[in-house]
Amino acid sequence: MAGKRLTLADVARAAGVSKMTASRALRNAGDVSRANIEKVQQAAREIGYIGNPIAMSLSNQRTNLVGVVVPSASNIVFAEVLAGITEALSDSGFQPVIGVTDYNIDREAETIRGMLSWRPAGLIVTGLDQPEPTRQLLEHAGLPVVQIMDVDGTPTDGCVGIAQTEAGTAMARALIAQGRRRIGYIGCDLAGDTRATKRRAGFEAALAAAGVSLVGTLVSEQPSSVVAGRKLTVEFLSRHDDIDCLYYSNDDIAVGGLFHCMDAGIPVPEQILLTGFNGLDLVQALPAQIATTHTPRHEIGLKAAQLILEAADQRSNRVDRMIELPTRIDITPGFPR
Amino acid sequence: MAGKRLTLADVARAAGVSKMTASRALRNAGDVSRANIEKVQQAAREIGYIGNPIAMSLSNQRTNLVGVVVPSASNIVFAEVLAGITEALSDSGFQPVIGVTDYNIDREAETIRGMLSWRPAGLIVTGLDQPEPTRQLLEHAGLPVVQIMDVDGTPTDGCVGIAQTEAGTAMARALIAQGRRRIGYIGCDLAGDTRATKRRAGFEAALAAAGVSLVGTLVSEQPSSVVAGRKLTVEFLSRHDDIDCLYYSNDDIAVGGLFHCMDAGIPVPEQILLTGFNGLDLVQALPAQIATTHTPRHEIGLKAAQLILEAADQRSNRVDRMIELPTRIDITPGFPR
DNA sequence: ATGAAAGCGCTAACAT
DNA sequence: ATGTTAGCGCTTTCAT
Repeated sequence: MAGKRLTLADVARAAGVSKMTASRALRNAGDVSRANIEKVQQAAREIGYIGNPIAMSLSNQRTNLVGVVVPSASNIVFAEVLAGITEALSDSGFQPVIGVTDYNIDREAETIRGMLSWRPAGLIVTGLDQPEPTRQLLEHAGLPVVQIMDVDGTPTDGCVGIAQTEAGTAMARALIAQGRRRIGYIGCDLAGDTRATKRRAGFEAALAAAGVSLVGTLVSEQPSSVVAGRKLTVEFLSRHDDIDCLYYSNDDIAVGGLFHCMDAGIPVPEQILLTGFNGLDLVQALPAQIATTHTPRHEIGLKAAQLILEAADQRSNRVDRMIELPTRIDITPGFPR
Repeated sequence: MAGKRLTLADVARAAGVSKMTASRALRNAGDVSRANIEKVQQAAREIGYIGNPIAMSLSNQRTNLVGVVVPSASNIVFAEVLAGITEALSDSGFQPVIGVTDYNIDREAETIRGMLSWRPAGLIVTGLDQPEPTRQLLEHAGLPVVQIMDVDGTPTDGCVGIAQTEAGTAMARALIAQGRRRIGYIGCDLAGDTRATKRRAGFEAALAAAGVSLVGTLVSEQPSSVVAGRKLTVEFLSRHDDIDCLYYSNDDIAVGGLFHCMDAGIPVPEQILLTGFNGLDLVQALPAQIATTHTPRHEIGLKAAQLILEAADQRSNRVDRMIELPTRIDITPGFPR
């Protein structure tokens, strides 16, 4: 039953025309008489013909694939970016192909190379800070490339993201404006995650400008999670108990911190103000206030994919646009009570 | 600079052999003299040759793509399944291609059809309850298919999942064993999510067997989230306040419920025992106890991909295995205190 | 408006 | 062990 698949020749035969006419009729390309268009499309439907994109691609030198390279598949942030990409691509006839690097630059290069060999219509790559060889790869790919999440740097082609350093700076100022002075930093800054590093740098710089320096810093190489955040907070507080604010590298670990504080009876935010990053849905529902910076993750994916689609549409091999999306600081989140 | 890509002919020329010898040398296929293998691989490396998988696929009638169809990209559960798949595939030379259906059966059929046209090495599809036409599609695909998440039913080919109905049953028994009798159900059972429906059915059946019936039921069509869970819980409790247990369709909404209870001063689990499903990392860190059923999401993805790889390895177009992974009920989770 | 021929880059099958 | 010949299924010339 898994017999050989139908080809264009079958459609042509069924419709009583040549392969070429059938091909054109199915794609609405070139000049074909209305009568033949009908006949061919009818025949194709009847015999259940599905085109072979592989043959098409080989002939065309182009595919309907969009490569997407992210550092982590299970991180909710990238899952949401992916959802945005999927949404933008959903009715376009393009298909995303996902590659995951696990924050490993060698794997990243390998993944990108593998994707390029498929000649995708475009590539969406996380981050702006690839090592030079990888950067070269992207530069000479000869197809639209959009780097996402970050705008602090120079993209090889297009770029959709947020100002990471500035996000850190802005939050530092906001915390100081709230009167916090004894501030600690807790981060899961994986080596490959330059965004977190930039935020932290911006944060510390702004503190310094206000004459404040971090009371303490605790950085872990493990992937971020609520559980990790809880453990790190316990550890941090065992070293520094005279704290009025904690800046975390993201919401996950900040939420873990909050859970510890609730168990330990530490009033949040009165005694310690906890600060995450991303503005996850979860944070809106928490039984205590934690501060965060909302980031447009879904929209980043959406926009990035749209840029690729536009370029593909114009048969351009460049995107050449830099899009900075706004973030929003929220120091009084919490469920409407 | 984006000049025409190098082809096998270029490698052959550089190495001073025929295209065929070059092809064989690069794939370690057929008999090639050691000397020529060296020469060809050396030449390929030097000129920077990358094979063209599209041409390869057209010739081979097979690709190194593995199609993956999931209902949601942003749901952490599927993100973790994806991570498992990615891990299994990572060094195999196979690439996942993701399709998202948004719990829409028409989109699911369309997505599967689109993937099949690429002749992937295999297909991983969420769920066991596709409508008949889609089922036919899978049946006649002529390639290994693994349906995931669920084992309550008849897969078209292979299958890796958990016993959903039984999971509901088991939790009902456990709750009754805890002495709970006034039990309510809150679910985000999207129409397409037959797994949640099965759990609920199993749950209610086991209650009935114990002579207990649900005090109330609140079902929403919106996607599940912590925020949604919180709202639904508020609504449920406004109708039924004489409750000692709530069974939610998953952890996300259960956590939302917990947050409401904490704010409302309802002692959890003393007054109301909250019950989720999945055993998310988040649940381990909560400042109060909620019950849950741990599910091996990562492992489901891992196993499913491994089955595809095995089949591809043996050039089989069937998997023909049903793997049921165990779940584990946890009524006393909570961070080590 | 339609069709015939050539070729996209590779590999299976058949020589040698 | 190596090379030659035919495709894989489609589209892009180029005729008609």
